[in-house]
Amino acid sequence: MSFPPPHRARSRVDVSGEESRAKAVAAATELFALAGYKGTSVAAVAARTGLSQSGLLHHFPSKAALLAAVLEERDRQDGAFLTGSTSPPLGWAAFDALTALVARNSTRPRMVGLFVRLAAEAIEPSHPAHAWVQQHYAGIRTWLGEAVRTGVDRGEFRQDAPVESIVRTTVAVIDGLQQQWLLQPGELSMASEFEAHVSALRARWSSVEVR
Amino acid sequence: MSFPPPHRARSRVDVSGEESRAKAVAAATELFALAGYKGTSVAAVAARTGLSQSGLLHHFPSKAALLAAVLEERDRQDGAFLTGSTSPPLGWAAFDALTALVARNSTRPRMVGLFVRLAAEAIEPSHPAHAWVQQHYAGIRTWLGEAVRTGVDRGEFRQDAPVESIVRTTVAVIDGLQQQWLLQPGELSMASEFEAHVSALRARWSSVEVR
DNA sequence: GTCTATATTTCGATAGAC
DNA sequence: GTCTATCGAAATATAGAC
Repeated sequence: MSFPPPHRARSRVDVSGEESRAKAVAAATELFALAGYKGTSVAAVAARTGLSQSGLLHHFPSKAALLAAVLEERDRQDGAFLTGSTSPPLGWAAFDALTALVARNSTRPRMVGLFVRLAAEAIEPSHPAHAWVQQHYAGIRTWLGEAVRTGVDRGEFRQDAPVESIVRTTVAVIDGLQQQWLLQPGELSMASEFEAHVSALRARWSSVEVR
Repeated sequence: MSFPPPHRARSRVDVSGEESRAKAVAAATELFALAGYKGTSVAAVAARTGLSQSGLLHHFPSKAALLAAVLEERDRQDGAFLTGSTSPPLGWAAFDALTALVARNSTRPRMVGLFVRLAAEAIEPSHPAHAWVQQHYAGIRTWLGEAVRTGVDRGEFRQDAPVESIVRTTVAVIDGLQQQWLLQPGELSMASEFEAHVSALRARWSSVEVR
């Protein structure tokens, strides 16, 4: 009465491996968000994952590879939020989409912390997340820039609206609010403050008189 | 024909000590600005100072003490720029003062880098610069908040101007522009972008119709 | 005041057993 | 796939000579 060694045996091992890997990425995300990349040790990630240091490094050849996996997962979760919609928001509607993004970030302090820490660390070109951070900013600038330009063409914005400045300051507001929000959790609403910024932009650059 | 051992001998030693200390603070400022506090080793600061590691630690009992000296010097250089004027800028004039501050920062990438790195690192309460960063933000919020409230009282701003939001978003713009400026040096003018923000604020909240 | 030498951790990564 | 053991490098800090 022997049970046949099921395919599940092989399968279960694989699943466990996948689970360990996913757990490790989640643990690394949390710790990188709290202490940054340099401030987090592989051993700490391993401990939180429930593996030994070597056990963790079996899934990722190096600490930098672990970071790459974290960023990949971050992109996977966020990738389609702005650029992924089939009908891309255009004109002023782009700012409504951004408000929704900010509201969503307000429920994800870990992801916000991860970005703020890495963005500051990765200013240095030699940082393993440098290219990723630059691509992130380039992507947002392109998306929002095109949206505003379309708004100008459609007559939603004044014809003399300075597209690049609107884009730069809007991105700056989002980043700066995240810093303040992380430093004083609960003492400000990122979404409300961002809407105040959009309100000022509309007053200045909308083609219709709003105030 | 012996030269009397002059008081200068004692004095010269002291001066040299003071100079080494000052050099070390300058070196630490540069390196902290480039790689942050955690990413900079005491040995690297010592090498740039022209001292051995132990020679440096003779002046500062610990790495944290070195950071404290860096922050103290930073405050000494910047302390009087905003709050130090005898007649504090009030109302919209406060934003002109901020524009001047941003323009000044545009010539001091090291100081900007230092702040951006430390602000992100020191979100964590256990970071040795945590209290300093919180005080920095509290100070700016108080100063700008009072200026805007005075502007409201004087009738320069609309009576329904949301003071706290104006303060928060203005601080956010400054911080966010610094991040972008450090990441892409030369590709944006912090002063121009900040003025665009102030322009939008005036359009929205000035008591006189400006646009 | 500055140095050499060293103590003590901690880190990232590798080797090899199971 | 995971572990123990370990290596080599780098970090902070201290001791003691000059």
